[in-house]
Amino acid sequence: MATIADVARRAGVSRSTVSYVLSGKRPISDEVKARINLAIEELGYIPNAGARALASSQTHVIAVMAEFYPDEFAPAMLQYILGISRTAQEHGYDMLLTTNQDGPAALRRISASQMIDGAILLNVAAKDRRLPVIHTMSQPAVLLGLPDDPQGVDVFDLDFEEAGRVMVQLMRAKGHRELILVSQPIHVVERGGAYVWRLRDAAIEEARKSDVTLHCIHAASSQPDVGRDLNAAFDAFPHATGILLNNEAAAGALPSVMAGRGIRSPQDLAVIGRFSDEFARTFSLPFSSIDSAAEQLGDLAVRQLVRRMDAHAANTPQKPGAIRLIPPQLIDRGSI
Amino acid sequence: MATIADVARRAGVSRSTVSYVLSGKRPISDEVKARINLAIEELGYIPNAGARALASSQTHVIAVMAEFYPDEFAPAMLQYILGISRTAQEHGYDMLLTTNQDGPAALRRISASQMIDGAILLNVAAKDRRLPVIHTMSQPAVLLGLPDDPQGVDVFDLDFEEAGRVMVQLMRAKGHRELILVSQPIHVVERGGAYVWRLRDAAIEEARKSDVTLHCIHAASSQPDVGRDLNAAFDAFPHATGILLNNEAAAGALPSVMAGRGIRSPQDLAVIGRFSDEFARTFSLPFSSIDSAAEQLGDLAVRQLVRRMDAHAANTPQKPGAIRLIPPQLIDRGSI
DNA sequence: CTGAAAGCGCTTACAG
DNA sequence: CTGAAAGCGCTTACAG
Repeated sequence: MATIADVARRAGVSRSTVSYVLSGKRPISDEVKARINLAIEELGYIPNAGARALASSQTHVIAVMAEFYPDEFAPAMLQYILGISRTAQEHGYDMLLTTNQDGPAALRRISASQMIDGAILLNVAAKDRRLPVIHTMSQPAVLLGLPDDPQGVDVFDLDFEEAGRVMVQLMRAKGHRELILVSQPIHVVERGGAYVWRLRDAAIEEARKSDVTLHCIHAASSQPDVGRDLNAAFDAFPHATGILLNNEAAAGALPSVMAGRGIRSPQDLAVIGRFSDEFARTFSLPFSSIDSAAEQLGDLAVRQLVRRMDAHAANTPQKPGAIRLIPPQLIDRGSI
Repeated sequence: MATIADVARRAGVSRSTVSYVLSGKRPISDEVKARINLAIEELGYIPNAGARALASSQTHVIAVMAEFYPDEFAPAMLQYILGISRTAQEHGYDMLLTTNQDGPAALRRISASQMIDGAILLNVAAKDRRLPVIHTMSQPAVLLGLPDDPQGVDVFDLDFEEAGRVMVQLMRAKGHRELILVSQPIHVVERGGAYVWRLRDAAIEEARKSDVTLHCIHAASSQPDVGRDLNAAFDAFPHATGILLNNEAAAGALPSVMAGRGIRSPQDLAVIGRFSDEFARTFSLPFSSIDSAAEQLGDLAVRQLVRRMDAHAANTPQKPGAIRLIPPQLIDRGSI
């Protein structure tokens, strides 16, 4: 492997001059610059990342801390990761992806070992155990998912409360007065999956205000249980004319459950879900939905993190963290 | 941040002794070891990754080179990544995930900058442009997906040819004599997605041998096109009594297409797919399938890569690369 | 069983 | 506009 010394020797300059050409932190004459670039080209020189990190305290790597639970919908997580990855790349950052069970320990280790310039925490829970670690870190971090107390850290999330209200309002506007809301499994709630109750509680409140009966259930996150749960709900609430889905697996299972019961949408049942367009297209889901906006949220998180990392590197005072909840976007597939 | 010098000072030893306690490469007396471990504990010392990489030429990071195409099924890719991530973690490796459009350039840069100890290439194409890069790398690499010429590199993949044969045989055993095979979009083939034609050509050959009529089509990878393609196929081949699916989106769309045409499985149509159990469970797919075995393949790839990296670090001569095709596993859901 | 010191390949004040 | 040199925090031969 060629080193910066090899490049310097070949170009007939000092190592520092090569370094300054690479970083652009100092004006270098065009002639010297051309010689150096030629040498770099000829040697196929690429700087050693470890040496660079050691000398500059910058790695150009961001950590993405994911936690995959068997009862949550993994492909949804992937959408965030893809959004993050794309934007990170545009900004010249590589991505260290961690799916460690022990998130707090992994974050502490990766941060303390200075492998990264910043971190994005996915699927943040109400009382996320990774949150205290952030305050011990020398690098900035950004949250995807709203905790009970963000403690001054930047947060990006879908406005699940508004989503819950909108879902009820849309149904109400079409004359539906009795609805079923299918949420994630109760385990997700117990684990602190705040998005579940943020949507649910807002929907309940909206239903109360607009004189709509709303039956709330928690369904499983995979077959065959979720199908059984849906059937049980239809049996228990035979007068419901609309269903709200905040559970991807339930959305995936609904078409076959409906086929089994001989009910159709929107004729016999109005349906609205909360999932990504990608998801709907891949699985032929003919249901209107509030978009998860995962890629967009991932993109926003990276942009904010980059701002933080730049400020951190420049030793600029940091602005206080902000909470950004993006408004729900309806994709109408005619199922209401 | 505490450094190794801080630990050494606090424990009253030299930096090298601390280093040797950490690496275990030298016997250290229990008493000194205890003092050092106490100091490490008290200071919360975690070694600087960049310094370590620079001094030891080892990073304990592996690169996972993914390429996400809009016409391929992203969640399937995720299964590989999760398998890799878990096993990597068990072996003490972190994972740098790249979804760069320009795979060869990304691999070259990451390898040359010495950010990684090894790489896993996902979704390897027949004439994969990343393959030539591997031979210029100083780190070992492993392929997930069989190219035309593996050039001595380790390969792990599902035995798609055997999968094609098994699918036809299972149908034939139940008396089906006219079948439809739904493959990925033709773009995937043109891009070198060898798994498509490996399964297809073997199925064609098997059909020929066992006197079965096999109609091969390429369907789109998302709605609404894939639904249209399936309907067109049923219209074109009204006497077919069985369908083989090597296309996740088609599998996802089939239930609603069947419902639309009023046909049921297995009564009116025998169905077998090639997808993961995870996929079937999440989307309520009632079809028997050949498992993709993505997590298992990811796990195997990491284990092999770890062996290679160990040998590389120890300067041991490397054994020649091997091709490992894992046999198809049937998951019977009673749809044949 | 332990230590002093060189060296990994960069960046960046310091100096001119 | 350019260079000589210190220093980032480790590992590992060399020496005892």
